[in-house]
Amino acid sequence: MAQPPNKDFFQRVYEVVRRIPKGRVTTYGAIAACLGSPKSARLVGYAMNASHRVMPPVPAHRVVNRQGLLTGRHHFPTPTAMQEMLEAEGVKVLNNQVKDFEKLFWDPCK
DNA sequence: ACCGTGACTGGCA
DNA sequence: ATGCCAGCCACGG
Repeated sequence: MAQPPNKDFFQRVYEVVRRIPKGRVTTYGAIAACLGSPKSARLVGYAMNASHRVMPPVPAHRVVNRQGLLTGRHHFPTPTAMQEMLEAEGVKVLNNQVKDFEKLFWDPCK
């Protein structure tokens, strides 16, 4: 309901991720659910995998798994880039996990 | 055109 | 509480 299904699944994912406010984070499941397929969380993750070759660049560092863990940090140029960027936006990260994740969680549909 | 894989999630043992 | 299994859709080889 977020975006009309005019574009590809990937593109929809990118748009949702791009509207994540700075200093906020969201989850693959939330994005997938917003797109209408709560079970397609994997596709969201897969879309992020390709996000590095998409323009404009997608703030993938704001997307974490259901536990608030930076599961995709290994896909960044450097393993610490994701955490560094999150901290730069005011998001505290402890041991690869977002602190106060529930508070910083941002609903893509909202 | 077919098969395998993947930055996930939820349920069951 | 922890670990394993199956499901979902799209892309790459």
